Amino acid sequence: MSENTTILSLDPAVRTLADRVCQQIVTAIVKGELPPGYKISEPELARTYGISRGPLREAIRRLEGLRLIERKPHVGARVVKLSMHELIEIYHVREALEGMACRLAAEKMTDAEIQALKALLDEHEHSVEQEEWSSYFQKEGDLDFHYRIVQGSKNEKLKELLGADLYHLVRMYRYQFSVSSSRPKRALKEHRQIIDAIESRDPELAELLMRRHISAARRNIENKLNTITEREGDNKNG
Amino acid sequence: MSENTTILSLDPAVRTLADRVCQQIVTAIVKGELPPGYKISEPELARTYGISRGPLREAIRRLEGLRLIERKPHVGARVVKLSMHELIEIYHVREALEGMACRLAAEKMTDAEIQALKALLDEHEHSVEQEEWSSYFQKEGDLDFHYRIVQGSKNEKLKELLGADLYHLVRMYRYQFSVSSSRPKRALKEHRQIIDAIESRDPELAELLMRRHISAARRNIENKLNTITEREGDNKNG
DNA sequence: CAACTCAATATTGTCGACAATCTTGAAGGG
DNA sequence: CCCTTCAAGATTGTCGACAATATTGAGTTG
Repeated sequence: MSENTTILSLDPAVRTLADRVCQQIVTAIVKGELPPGYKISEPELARTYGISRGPLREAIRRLEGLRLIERKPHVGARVVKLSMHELIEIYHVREALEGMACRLAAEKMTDAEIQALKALLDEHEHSVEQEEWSSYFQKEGDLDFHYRIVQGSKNEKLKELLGADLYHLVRMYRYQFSVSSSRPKRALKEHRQIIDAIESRDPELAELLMRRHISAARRNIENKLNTITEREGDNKNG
Repeated sequence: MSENTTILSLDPAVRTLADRVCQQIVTAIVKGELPPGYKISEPELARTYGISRGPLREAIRRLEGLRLIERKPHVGARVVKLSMHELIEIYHVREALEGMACRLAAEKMTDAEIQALKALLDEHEHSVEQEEWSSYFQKEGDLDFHYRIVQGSKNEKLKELLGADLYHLVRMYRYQFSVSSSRPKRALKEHRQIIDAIESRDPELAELLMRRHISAARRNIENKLNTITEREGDNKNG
């Protein structure tokens, strides 16, 4: 996605230590290298990334805004804990926002974007057939589709809320719960229906289908009632 | 609302300079004391609030996450500019999120909360009749209603996204464009329909009515095509 | 007179040290 | 034996100084 996990990035927006380390920590949290509940020690992290506490604290403030860590004044920050309850909540938010994004995409997406997205689905189909989907499709591929729809909405606020903020959390759940598409063929079919509705320039149907797609995933999880509840950091927890 | 414009706040979450000043700056930006486009000078603001640049920079990082300022590395931060285009976008986001919030509120809101909200609407009706609404209802009262619905959804993510983040921007637009309810009686009637649907525990209808309420407001603005486009800060703009 | 150069200035970014607060755990009392 | 108290240690919060970068504007050149 639009993110860089490498260290040396000449990305104009990341030419400050705070920005660079912020991205690195986001990646570390998403992938579980900094596990949920982990107490963030400023001196320790500063040493790890070879910076002083100043920029690190700025990064922490940004991470707090992304809701990847929780801060208590004079006590410290911890990586957020994950829970089935929150995951369900996130699905409700996504149903609302991505439903709207899909409606707008049906109006605003360019023909070129639509064709590119259909090509992406062909790739996905190929992966599913070859059962190579387990690592890629499960973790990132599905989100790629949703990400592009959001971009297609041409609504900056939607792009910010979903693309820049919420999707970090979504990816975190995908990495750390194995909760994603347990029904890849079904999901792929729904993706095709959605892009068809967008291609037909049918906003009403596009929104409806996206909402059904996301709420189906939500109910799928609710039913499983996966009892993977919480993972703790390996250090003392509050 | 849940915010404190005074300086001495014993609110447990605001016992650090960065947090306190962050709230103060939010208020200043929302009310236009720091006008859109204003170049934020760190030394100047630090002097204004009587703190050093360290905590101020942490506050700036938080404000960036709230999208009340925009930062360019090695250049500086500016208060965001407002535009009709963005306002329309925000309405689309609110239609989606508050529609969902309203649906969930119809399931989760307690009877006590419903009764309290109906009482609030009685107050609003009183204000409207006495035509005292211009300053209060126009600026904060309407948002109070929406805020309580969101709280009633019992969905923490929705409460964060709307209550803690987006509503600052919404209030900013209300203060700085005079764009709010130009149709207070109509709006009040719609509010009553909404709370009735919630009281009837009819999620489907509740969401539909909230979406119609918000999209009606949006179309009302789109039609006016208010040509109040942008206000600049009184210092040099980029 | 316009456009470029480059030094002076101002602003942002980073750091290390100190102050304020919290946590820990041992000593003492019930 | 358990609970409270309090001092030592560790962590977070704040500050002022310095380094790196960007902006400004006078001087120069075509």
